[in-house]
Amino acid sequence: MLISLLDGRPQTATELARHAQITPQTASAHLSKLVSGNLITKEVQGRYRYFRLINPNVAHAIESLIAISSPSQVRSLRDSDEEQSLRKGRTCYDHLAGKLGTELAKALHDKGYIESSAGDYNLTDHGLKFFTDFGIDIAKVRLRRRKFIHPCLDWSERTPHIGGALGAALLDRITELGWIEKRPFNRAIRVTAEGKKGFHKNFNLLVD
Amino acid sequence: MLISLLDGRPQTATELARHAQITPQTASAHLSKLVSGNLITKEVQGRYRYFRLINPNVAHAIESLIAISSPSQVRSLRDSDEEQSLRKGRTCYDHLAGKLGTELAKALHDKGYIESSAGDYNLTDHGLKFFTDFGIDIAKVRLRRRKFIHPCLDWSERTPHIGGALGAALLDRITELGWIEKRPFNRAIRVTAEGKKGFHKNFNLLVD
DNA sequence: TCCATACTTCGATGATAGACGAAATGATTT
DNA sequence: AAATCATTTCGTCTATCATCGAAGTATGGA
Repeated sequence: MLISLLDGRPQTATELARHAQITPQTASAHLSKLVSGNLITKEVQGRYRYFRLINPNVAHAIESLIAISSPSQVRSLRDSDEEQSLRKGRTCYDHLAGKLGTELAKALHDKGYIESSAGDYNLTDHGLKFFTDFGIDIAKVRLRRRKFIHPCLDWSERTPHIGGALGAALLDRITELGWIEKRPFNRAIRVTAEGKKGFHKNFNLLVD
Repeated sequence: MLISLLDGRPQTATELARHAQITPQTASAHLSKLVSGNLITKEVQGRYRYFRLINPNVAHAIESLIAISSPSQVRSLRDSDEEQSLRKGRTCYDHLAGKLGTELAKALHDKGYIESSAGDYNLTDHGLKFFTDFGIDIAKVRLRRRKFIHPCLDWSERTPHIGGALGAALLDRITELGWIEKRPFNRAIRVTAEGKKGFHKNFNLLVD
């Protein structure tokens, strides 16, 4: 259930139960433990309870556990189509990850939109202009409580992708533009034809 | 026991049992599970069995779990003298962490010895010269299988310190120079008088 | 008003984890 | 050779976990 929540989408108890292949009663018991353990939050909306990871640190911890879990334990995932698409591109809590995510991070850096200093990313003047043209209100993004840009280690690529407030804003905007589509029931994504053009034109990225 | 192993020092079953306040029988059972789960390795030396974390990824995962564990669970540690010294300076598997570790990372960056790009650190020409003068054979360090520089998120400072092959080489050299002393039974370190001078002279760091 | 749906609570069951005493194994010291 | 020490193996006990059926409580729709 925690892995399922990694993409940041709030999910209901029943959805999570189906994903974990357990009954709603069992899921309910586990979820309430996770809530009281401060790993996830519960939001009541009508008869639905939406659960989500409490913060990106939890996502990070889960990813780092996946990264060290032995191949045999994830073999069912590793061998599956599902994992193939996860490696290509996926969302990580609330930003892009996988090959697409790390390549995008690299492109943003190569184009001089972001630069890194002491392990942190900073937006350049050049980048400020780019993101604004791209339809992201940087001033607004900066106002958010969380870290502006967070380098998030990717478990499949073993190199960082862009997390933090900017990563979330970027994912939102890319989704809004129709460049990617989320797949049902997991956190893999599909790049649309529109998206392939966009990634190439804006970031010099060739997506297969 | 895993937390105790975080400093990278190999430890015997009995030491780990004492640290965890369990009997050697119990420790043995847990350790063998950790070995077969590929989290730690066992090295036989006479009648002693030395255990250590299998690789830095495991250390990283443990640190990220500590980072999200609720304060109430670490309160006994948080309130203790032990934790105070851990916060000041400690080793994280095989490199420096804590306040000293993060400040050193910042200093290396400020002095232009390392620069960061897309969330990764790179050594500058300036840095190459510095580390060579400092007594570290960079060519040799680069040959090692692991990542050259790995930004490792620090649980107490919430900002990165220098991990990877260079982080390990740096800790080795600093230990060799007698700048720090490891404390018995935990991974806290003490900066020697020699070290205070050295950190100030070489990195502009004031250590208290 | 009645029923379906989403979720939780309660209670029971079987499996397992964590712990340790006792005893065995192997290495080191005396 | 005997004693000591580090560790493991075995057996056993207790507590806890994960699970689900049954029943209960909201919510939303017909």
